[in-house]
Amino acid sequence: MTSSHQTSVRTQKDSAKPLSAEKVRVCDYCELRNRGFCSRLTDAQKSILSETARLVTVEPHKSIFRQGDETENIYVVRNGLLRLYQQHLNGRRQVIGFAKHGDLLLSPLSERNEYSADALDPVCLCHFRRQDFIGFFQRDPGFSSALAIAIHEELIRARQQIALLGQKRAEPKVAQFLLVLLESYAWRNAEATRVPVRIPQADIADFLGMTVETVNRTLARFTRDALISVAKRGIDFLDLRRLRQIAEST
Amino acid sequence: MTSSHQTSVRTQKDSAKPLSAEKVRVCDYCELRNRGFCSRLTDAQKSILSETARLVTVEPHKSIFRQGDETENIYVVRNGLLRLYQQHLNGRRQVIGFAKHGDLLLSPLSERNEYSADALDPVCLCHFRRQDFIGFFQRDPGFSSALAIAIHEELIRARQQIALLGQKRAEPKVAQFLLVLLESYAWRNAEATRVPVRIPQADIADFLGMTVETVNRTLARFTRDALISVAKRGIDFLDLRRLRQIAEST
DNA sequence: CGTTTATTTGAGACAACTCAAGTTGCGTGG
DNA sequence: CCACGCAACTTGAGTTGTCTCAAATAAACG
Repeated sequence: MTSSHQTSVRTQKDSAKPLSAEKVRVCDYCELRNRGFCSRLTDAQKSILSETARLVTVEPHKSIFRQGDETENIYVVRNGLLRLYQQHLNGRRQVIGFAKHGDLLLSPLSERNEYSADALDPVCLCHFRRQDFIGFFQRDPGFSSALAIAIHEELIRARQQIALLGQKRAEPKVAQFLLVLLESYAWRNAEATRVPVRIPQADIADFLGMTVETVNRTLARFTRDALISVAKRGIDFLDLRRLRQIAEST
Repeated sequence: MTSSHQTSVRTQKDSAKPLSAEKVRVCDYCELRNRGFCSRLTDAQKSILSETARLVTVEPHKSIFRQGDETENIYVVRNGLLRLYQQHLNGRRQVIGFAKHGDLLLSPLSERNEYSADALDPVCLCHFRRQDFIGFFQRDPGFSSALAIAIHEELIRARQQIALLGQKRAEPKVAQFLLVLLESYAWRNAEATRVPVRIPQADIADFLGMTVETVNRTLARFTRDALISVAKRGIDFLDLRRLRQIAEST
């Protein structure tokens, strides 16, 4: 175990059973019905799903599930931002992504969780028992194709990240990261210029394979150059054009 | 466009229609029947598939398909090694992986190819028309779940690569790369210590997000330290234990 | 056998890392 | 409400590993 900043294994003080778990009545009023995984399902399928779904809320910094544990539930995020990460043999932590509204967490195809997840801010999610899900999956071909599509989308996002990590210099990496982040929040008003959550710089560092210091200095430079402005609870984008330029620079 | 080594867009002199395309009679004698995508299918499904499948062979350095083109066919690799890569706006090339026997190339879920592929050595593959595949996919739930599983496996591999690229130093990167490569060849005799193809160092560099020079120097060091030995047509692994140590070092 | 492509080596610059110390923000308890 | 402690962020100075540039082999290919 090194003394480096990034690799410290944060021991979760309390890894938190879901705080509340109530039955989801209908998906009808859920804004996610046309977004992400759920949008792939027919109304009939959605109503079958909602039979077994439960709604849970999780406080900031609490863990939702852990890598290596048996996969009992799978989740769809309703609100809030989650940090997804893997822990490696050498103690290094690799943040593999951030999940937001509409994202499907875990796959019923894995017996064990491929990664850990915890909440960056107050989070609300639907969860389904993996067993139920597998049942649907086997009975209804529509389910499996919806799942295939969802996984496929995740694969494409993973490839995006691979392209990102393939970058050698810090500025394009951070710039691309910021832009992808913004994009994922801009699904409603296409011209949003604000990401309304605070992501710890340590997480960005572990996501991009850099040190906290470099992330910090890069963000500082962006701020100084008036490309972004970092507020208490989020980031504002001031000059998208120039940020895109940096992102695409070699 | 920069002058850097890695980013040169290799213009394929001849992007090669499949050299031969003959009907695949049966999957019965194919060694892949228990490996990769095909192993997920029932015999009945396999025989349906083989109705429309065609076998093609491709010479080294020829292109099989290109990123951005319409996805007409999808492929399963029988023999040989392929290089899969994306071309980015700034001219940078990101190698997203290497495909070998049993691997499924492209997804019927995308209308356009997500990446380009070309042959590193003589390659033999089965191909199916995407349309046919979609037909099966819609008619037979078994197909879609097989596809979901295949894509899921690819996703897990993509995450492996993300973890790899998250590494900061060159030695662990190259070591991990070599080990993953070996593993993918060791599915028959578990204790194989040889990878029987020559992969251009430029491809390794573009895969790992490093320069050719650094890849070369790192491989040279490994050779000098008798961890591996590089032959004309492949790599021999001399000290797996120590290589694993390096791969897991911070 | 000449031409092209890939690998190897060197020297130097520079960006990112390391280490160390300070600062800020925030929640907790007095 | 303030003092305290912890965690996150910031800044600086120095080191080092990787990149850059350039050039010399060595292989591959027609």
